[in-house]
Amino acid sequence: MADRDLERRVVGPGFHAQVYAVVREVPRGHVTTYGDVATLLGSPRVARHVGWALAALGEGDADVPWHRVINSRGTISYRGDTLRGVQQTTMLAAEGIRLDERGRVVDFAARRWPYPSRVIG
DNA sequence: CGGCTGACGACCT
DNA sequence: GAGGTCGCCAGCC
Repeated sequence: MADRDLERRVVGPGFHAQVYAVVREVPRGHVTTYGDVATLLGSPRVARHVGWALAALGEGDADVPWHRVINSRGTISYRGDTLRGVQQTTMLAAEGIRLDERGRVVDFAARRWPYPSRVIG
């Protein structure tokens, strides 16, 4: 992380909003990880909360492309919710992102969003 | 106020 | 690669 601006600790008030703000910036056809979002928010260790924040998304947050957020292994985190996983796979496929037989994003490294510094602030 | 819960991740057998 | 452990910390009982 080159930009010190991005290292501000924002975990606390408005954590959800911060997560959504970052995820909204993920371009179509790209993916990012919970850990990357957490890192952008200045706290690399709060990856769990990123997923948790996304789980709290409602219909009013339809502009948040939550499906572009996957785990660090390049796979979808179902966490028991198979239905959600299938939906995510479908939405990613609509953007040209395919999964291999083991559920891993094809060409994950190239598809990974390089998160530009202008995301926050 | 205390305990529990995780769309995770890094690390260790 | 496949399992298991531990840390993390904002919400929700």
